[in-house]
Amino acid sequence: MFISKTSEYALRILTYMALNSETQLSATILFEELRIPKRYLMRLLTDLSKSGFIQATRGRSGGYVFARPLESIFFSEIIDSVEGLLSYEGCVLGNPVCPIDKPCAMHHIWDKPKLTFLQTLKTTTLADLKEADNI
Amino acid sequence: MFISKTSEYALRILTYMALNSETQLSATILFEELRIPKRYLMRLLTDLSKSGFIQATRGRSGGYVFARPLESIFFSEIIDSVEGLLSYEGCVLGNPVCPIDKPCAMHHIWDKPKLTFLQTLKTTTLADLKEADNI
DNA sequence: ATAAACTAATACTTATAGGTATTATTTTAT
DNA sequence: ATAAAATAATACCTATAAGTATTAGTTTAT
Repeated sequence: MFISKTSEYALRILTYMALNSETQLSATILFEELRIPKRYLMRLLTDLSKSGFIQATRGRSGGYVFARPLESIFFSEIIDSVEGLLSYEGCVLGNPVCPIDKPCAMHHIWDKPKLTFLQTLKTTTLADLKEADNI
Repeated sequence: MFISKTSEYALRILTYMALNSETQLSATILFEELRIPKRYLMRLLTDLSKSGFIQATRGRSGGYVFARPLESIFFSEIIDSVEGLLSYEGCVLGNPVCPIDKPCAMHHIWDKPKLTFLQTLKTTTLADLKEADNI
């Protein structure tokens, strides 16, 4: 399942906003562009505000803009705030610890994909999207 | 979240069985060794039997052994039978399609970790565990 | 024969993630 | 002033995953 649906939504919201970061975007516009149930989307927007990623302006001509520079927002931080990153860091077989002298059966096999995954999340920011877009 | 808890359990069961494939193992023994709720474990064992991974012997001295050679059981197949692999294959942002000429915002970034993950699952079998154990 | 030690099947309960509804609050155009 | 158009907060509902209970069926040692 990789990431939760809520994480997927959060990424969809923030990547869309990142690619349109010049303009303030209202929940209604985001709803029309992304395929996320409106009320759930609004709740996520509030969550993302509270987490400090975006900033809300209330009132008639309100909407959302980023509260921080895109270069400072790593994907790892987004997923961490939505569903936590711990379950990704831990042992695949769910062992509380996976000691180096007696690792779990799948340790060696899982190591590489896990590292690639976490490294990507931890080294990529929303600002990198615009770069990637030009490849 | 990477994989579901049920997938995690299935892997725990089959990896343990793979490392002890000489002996027939009863549900009770597996319950004592692995940290899985007994009744749930038994249901999973029945599922894994139906899926053809293992073979059950009923009755007093019953238990489970592999129904197929370890070399033929890829991790991808296990996870596929438990929770399906489709959600892993698809677009991270949940786009129904991610066309090559206009891929989703995260396409380039996600590509590598996704491939590493799927490749590992699709090229590693339960037989590889014993090898890995000797590293 | 029969009791012990197993697996099989199915129905039910609980916890969690995802989604909805309602009401309150803020801002701005008029 | 006030109505319109936004966000905020909180409570509620629903679907799914995880876990439990019950009952049935099978085999073997005695």
